[in-house]
Amino acid sequence: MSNCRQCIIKRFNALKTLTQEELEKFSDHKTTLLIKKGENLLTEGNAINGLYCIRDGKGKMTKLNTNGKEQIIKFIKGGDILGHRSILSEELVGLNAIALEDMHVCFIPKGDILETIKENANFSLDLMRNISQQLNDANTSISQMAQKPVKDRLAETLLYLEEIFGVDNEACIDVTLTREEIANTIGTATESAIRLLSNLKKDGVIDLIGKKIKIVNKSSLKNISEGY
Amino acid sequence: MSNCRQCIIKRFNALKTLTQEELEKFSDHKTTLLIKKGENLLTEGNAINGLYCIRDGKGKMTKLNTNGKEQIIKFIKGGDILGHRSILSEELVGLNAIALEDMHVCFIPKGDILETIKENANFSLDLMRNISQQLNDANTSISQMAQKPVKDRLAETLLYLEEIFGVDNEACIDVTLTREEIANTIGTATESAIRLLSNLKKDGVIDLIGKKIKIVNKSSLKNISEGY
DNA sequence: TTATACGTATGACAAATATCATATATTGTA
DNA sequence: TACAATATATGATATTTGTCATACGTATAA
Repeated sequence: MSNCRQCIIKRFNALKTLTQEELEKFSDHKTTLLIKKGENLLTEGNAINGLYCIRDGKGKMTKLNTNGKEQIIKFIKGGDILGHRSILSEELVGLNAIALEDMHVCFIPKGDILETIKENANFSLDLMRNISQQLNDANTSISQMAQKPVKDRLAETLLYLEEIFGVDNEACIDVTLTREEIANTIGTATESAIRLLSNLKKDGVIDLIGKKIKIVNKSSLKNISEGY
Repeated sequence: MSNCRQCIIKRFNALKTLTQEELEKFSDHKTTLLIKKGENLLTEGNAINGLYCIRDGKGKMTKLNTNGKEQIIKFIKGGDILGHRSILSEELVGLNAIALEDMHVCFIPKGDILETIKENANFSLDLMRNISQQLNDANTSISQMAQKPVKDRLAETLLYLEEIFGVDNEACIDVTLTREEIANTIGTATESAIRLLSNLKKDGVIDLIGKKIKIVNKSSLKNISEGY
């Protein structure tokens, strides 16, 4: 099992302000998990007793609707931290975290986190910054969900996916989602998502290679996402 | 001008964990503002240099869309604190805060807030809890905007408004909104909102008395909000 | 008070989106 | 490999929602 002090991932998230001693403490108490594709790391409504730090792998954060439909709220990848929101607000977990591919995740007990918050104001500030940014993103999402038509939201989502996950060596967005998952991200029926993807391909804006999606004309996609 | 130490409002928000000295400091540095109906307390895209604490009055938090349409993200009232998100994330203000009726608001400079965060871990934790809860609410909103039909969202919004603002002595929801503002909350056209309100009245679920709305059959409205 | 603007209301119609049906492709697995 | 299950694709149609037009009510200010 690796050491928190040497972990490269921590440089990219709120753990970067920890002191050597704090990292040592985390390292001693942490456990490392393998979450296989399709498995839940967090489950909506459950209690949580620590913070999760993703080492590698990709995942989705979802919410189950009253009608049983899945809504994807955001995507996660290496470097992201999970669970701090519920630890801080002392609420149950609000979203499911589900692996889209195998993920390695470190778990740090709640006690260590709360202790460190009290001792290290910079760590505390970094956690707040993280949640603050998430809140800003979420507010933007609300506005877009409420007012943009499905086609615009699809364009927006494709740009967001490329930004988050980057592209593979064939310039395709480097994440594999089913059409249903795309539909559940933008909040529409699976058939509608499929149809609109086909249209974008027909118009030469994107290319569909199996499940992989390549953005061919980014500026055009940006225009569509803004309603032009 | 009143004193933070005696202010009753602070008991209901994140300021409740402040020490006597901290309250004294806030009190010495604070300024009190009157924001008249229709005026902006915060404006999207502006920088901010302090925290606002609402003493009384009601307001809306909005976001302007690329098409120029207003989306109402949430409502605010006495006891709410504003601006901590942008202070913490060091980002520009993300939402407009606009008075729905005259508001009295206290302003506490950013320096005092950041200083207190570093010294008082409980204050820090309370701010995080506040933002964490807002994030949870926002995620719920995303899901509902994406997947619920307009009628369900209207029902949901009416229940939410009654919960936030309570009822007046005639059992009407104690806030005055235009039909357009209701439409901008649920993300629909003004005409659609008007039509659906008329339907709910026709079905005896609500009553419309001028601009005031009375929930007549709450359990029925709850069912509608859940898609039955 | 009257004129003007604005908010509310409702019908008619258009556009967007969902649903249902069915065909084909892909994937996982015995 | 072959079968079954699942995912993708697309047409036809139904439903939801938006837009435009118009009428009426209400507030505001000269």
